[in-house]
Amino acid sequence: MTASGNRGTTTAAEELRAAGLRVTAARVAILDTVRAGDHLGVDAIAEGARERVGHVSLQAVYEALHAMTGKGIVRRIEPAGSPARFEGRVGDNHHHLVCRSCGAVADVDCAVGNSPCLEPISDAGFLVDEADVTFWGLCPACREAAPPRQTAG
Amino acid sequence: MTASGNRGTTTAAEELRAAGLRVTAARVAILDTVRAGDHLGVDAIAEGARERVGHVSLQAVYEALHAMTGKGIVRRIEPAGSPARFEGRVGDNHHHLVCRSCGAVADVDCAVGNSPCLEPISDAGFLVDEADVTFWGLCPACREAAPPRQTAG
DNA sequence: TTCGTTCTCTTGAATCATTCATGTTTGAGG
DNA sequence: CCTCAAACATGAATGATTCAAGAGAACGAA
Repeated sequence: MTASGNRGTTTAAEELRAAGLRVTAARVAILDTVRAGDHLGVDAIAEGARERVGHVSLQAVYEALHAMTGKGIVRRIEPAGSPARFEGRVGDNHHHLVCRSCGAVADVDCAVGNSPCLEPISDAGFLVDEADVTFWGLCPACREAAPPRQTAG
Repeated sequence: MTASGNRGTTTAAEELRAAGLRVTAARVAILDTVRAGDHLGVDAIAEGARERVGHVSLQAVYEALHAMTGKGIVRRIEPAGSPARFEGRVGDNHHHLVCRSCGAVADVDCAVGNSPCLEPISDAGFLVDEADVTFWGLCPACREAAPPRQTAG
């Protein structure tokens, strides 16, 4: 295990270099933070990066995340009504569960085989390249805090 | 045919009253605009409402749309990276096609039967009540303007 | 019809995420 | 070591949305 939070196949530095991005302390820290975190927002990523390498400006974080998203080494999700979040899981076609109450995000594997959701019945002439599925509901914790009416009566 | 743009079953005034909202000129105009339009944004709705009844403040539009969304008589969609849009089609479980280039939005009926997408494989303990599916791609117009590489080579 | 309560509307200011602008620093090849 | 584009920092700007407080209007009750 390396010192840079390598969790899986490649180190952050290798990923960056392979993507044609320069390997800077800030970007390594940002990518490590995204990978170690769980659907973090920009502020949380900035904080995590700072814990690793001292000072990193918020703009550098935005810039880096934009570049990494463009290269496909991080994925950006943006549930309606909340700021953008980023995750390190890319390549697989997974979707998300979002809690209406606390905003928590959890991954869900794509249900129907490979890409069921990737093909709308009628595409209205659109050239579709991605399906973005978000399931809305209450997370376990919020379910308990505000039980809907499951067995009441 | 009434004078209020009734398109289907009920008039805007009736819908508002049935939902427990007061019937004001502004709200009737806003609801009519949303129903007549095609996934309009807040500004466009405000303009449309003004064309019908003179002056309507932007805040009144936000307030009204919020109330109507809460009552389920309009639906709010918010494709990642763009401001909120509203539509009058509610009750059916339809999804959306969004153009990456121009932002155009088109409806798609839910493919798999009633609510295929409504049940994630693993719900991670979440109490899911809605599935929000967005298909990303290029609309016919943008496809032509910037042909990807369909038969190139 | 008149009255009163409460919802709705207006004006104006504030918030928050994100982007733009500009100058400085630095990674990486030559 | 040198050069230059990529990346970074600081600071300001933008744009959608929300908050605040008082004026106005809808609707049920009297």
